[in-house]
Amino acid sequence: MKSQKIKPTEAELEILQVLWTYGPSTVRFVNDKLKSERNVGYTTSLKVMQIMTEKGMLDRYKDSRTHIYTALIEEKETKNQLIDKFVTSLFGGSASGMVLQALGNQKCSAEELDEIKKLIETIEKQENHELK
Amino acid sequence: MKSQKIKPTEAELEILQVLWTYGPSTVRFVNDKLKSERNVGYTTSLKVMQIMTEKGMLDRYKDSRTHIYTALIEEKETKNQLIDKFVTSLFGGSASGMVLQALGNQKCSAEELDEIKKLIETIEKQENHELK
DNA sequence: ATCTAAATACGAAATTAATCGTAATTAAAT
DNA sequence: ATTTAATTACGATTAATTTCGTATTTAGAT
Repeated sequence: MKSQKIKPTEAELEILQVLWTYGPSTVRFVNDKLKSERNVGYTTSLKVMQIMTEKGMLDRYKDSRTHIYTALIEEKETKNQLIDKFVTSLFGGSASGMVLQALGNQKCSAEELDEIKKLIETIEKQENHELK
Repeated sequence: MKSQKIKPTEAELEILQVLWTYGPSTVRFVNDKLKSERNVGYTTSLKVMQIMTEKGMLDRYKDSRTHIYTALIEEKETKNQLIDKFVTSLFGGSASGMVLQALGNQKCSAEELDEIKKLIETIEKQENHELK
């Protein structure tokens, strides 16, 4: 097996987003990014990042007086797990059910829709090859 | 505007699923369904359903000695909101980004993929009409 | 060497969610 | 009318999360 149960809380996810997007960062930097979305104190972010480090989600090293934190869990894998959980609990495990509802409701540009179509065609081709 | 902030907890969502699937039900019925998935006490389900009623998520009426609970929030609308939140917080608001990742990761049958393709084509046709 | 500004450590309060035990109520069966 | 079995009401506990105040540490500037 490969995947342990990764279950970041909401606050943890917000922090992971920043680290995934901008790479290894200080608490100050992360907190500034979070503050552009909502009101959150510096020590709050600090504390959550410390807890995440204890949990093994983040690593950190000292650079002069500050700590620089790095995400240890991978963005793609984590999001896949979250999608999986979402699909399981809300759509009885049917990914296509979820996708259909998402596409029906959310606005996608023509380009995005095309991209999705292309991906589907790629998957279909692969399946055909496997069947041979 | 039309949508208030609906934010069911995990336990509440489980209960909503049962009510959406089977229609108005007693606590006993809901709890039996939940128990087929995991271990949960009768009074636990009762309590959650009482709280949901206070919050206005459920309505109930008395039938002899039991209460019959009905979901007041709509399945489709609720799930759309949850998708929206999911897409916003994890994919920077890009529904197509989420769909691409979901399709890349989750297994869909050929039929399901076709169905998605058809939906996309339908959407694309509508857009063309609107552009005229 | 001292001061200062920034960062970390620590602890604890406040919230929210989930759980269930026990008491009170109810309606049906005897 | 009494008993019984099921249901509801209520309160309390536990656990996890989020929050932040205050004390301590640190490194650089004076």
